[in-house]
Amino acid sequence: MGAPKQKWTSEEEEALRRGVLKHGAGKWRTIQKDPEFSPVLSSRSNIDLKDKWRNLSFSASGLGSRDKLRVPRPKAPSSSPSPSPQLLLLSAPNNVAEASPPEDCEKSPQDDKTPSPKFSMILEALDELKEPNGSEVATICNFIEIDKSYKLTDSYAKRALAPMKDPSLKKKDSAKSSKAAKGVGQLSPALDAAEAAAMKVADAEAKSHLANEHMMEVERIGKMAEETESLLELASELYERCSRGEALTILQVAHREF
DNA sequence: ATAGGGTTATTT
DNA sequence: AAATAACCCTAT
Repeated sequence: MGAPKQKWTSEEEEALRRGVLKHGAGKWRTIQKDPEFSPVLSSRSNIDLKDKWRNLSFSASGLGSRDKLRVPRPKAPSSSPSPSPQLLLLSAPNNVAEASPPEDCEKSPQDDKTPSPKFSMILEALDELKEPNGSEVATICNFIEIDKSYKLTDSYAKRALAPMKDPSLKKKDSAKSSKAAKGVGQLSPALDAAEAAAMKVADAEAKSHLANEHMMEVERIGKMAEETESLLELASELYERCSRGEALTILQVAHREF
């Protein structure tokens, strides 16, 4: 797996995800300039963002292991004489694994008004992906998967690396993620005396402040979960329909679902 | 400024 | 040695 040079931190990744969801993939400069992610992505260039996103997308969509489309890479054919100087005739690969039935899943060219944020998300995904033949279902699902990972810090936490970089002691985040993922309101069991004491000293002001923040955060996440759920529902229907080769347009689905 | 191809560097 | 991630270069 990858082991890099200036590895991306979790915060940076999250900022990038959020940025893509907000501004859309491709607006790297905009994302980087956005005051919300600017502090986190200060040391990353727009190109870095693009590259990182490419890596993320590829590893995400490449479920399992993608076909090795790697070019033979004739580095140094010094000692290997070409076995056959004759011309190479490649027979038709016929790798049309996914027989594209008719023109399915064509996106609407100009859709201005978006009835709901969920719907706009789908539209954005299709627009960003810009697949001429209509986006593949897997690709759409991949995009939605992104949203899922954004909400469920769960899968995000699974990829927690930081071998010896930062132990990342973010109680706020862990509490958030656990609540978001399962709704299990578990208090951290490992509160030693010092921490307990510190907590006692914590004044009511800070408490109320934090409580307020948490409430808002929980509410926000709940809303997102709701949206994601219906988003996944929509994705399922899209998948089913497209699998049957049924031609459908976004508006069609939009009128039906929203 | 962005997308894509290609290279370097690290991990397994 | 292969896979992966960051980085680099170039055409549009």
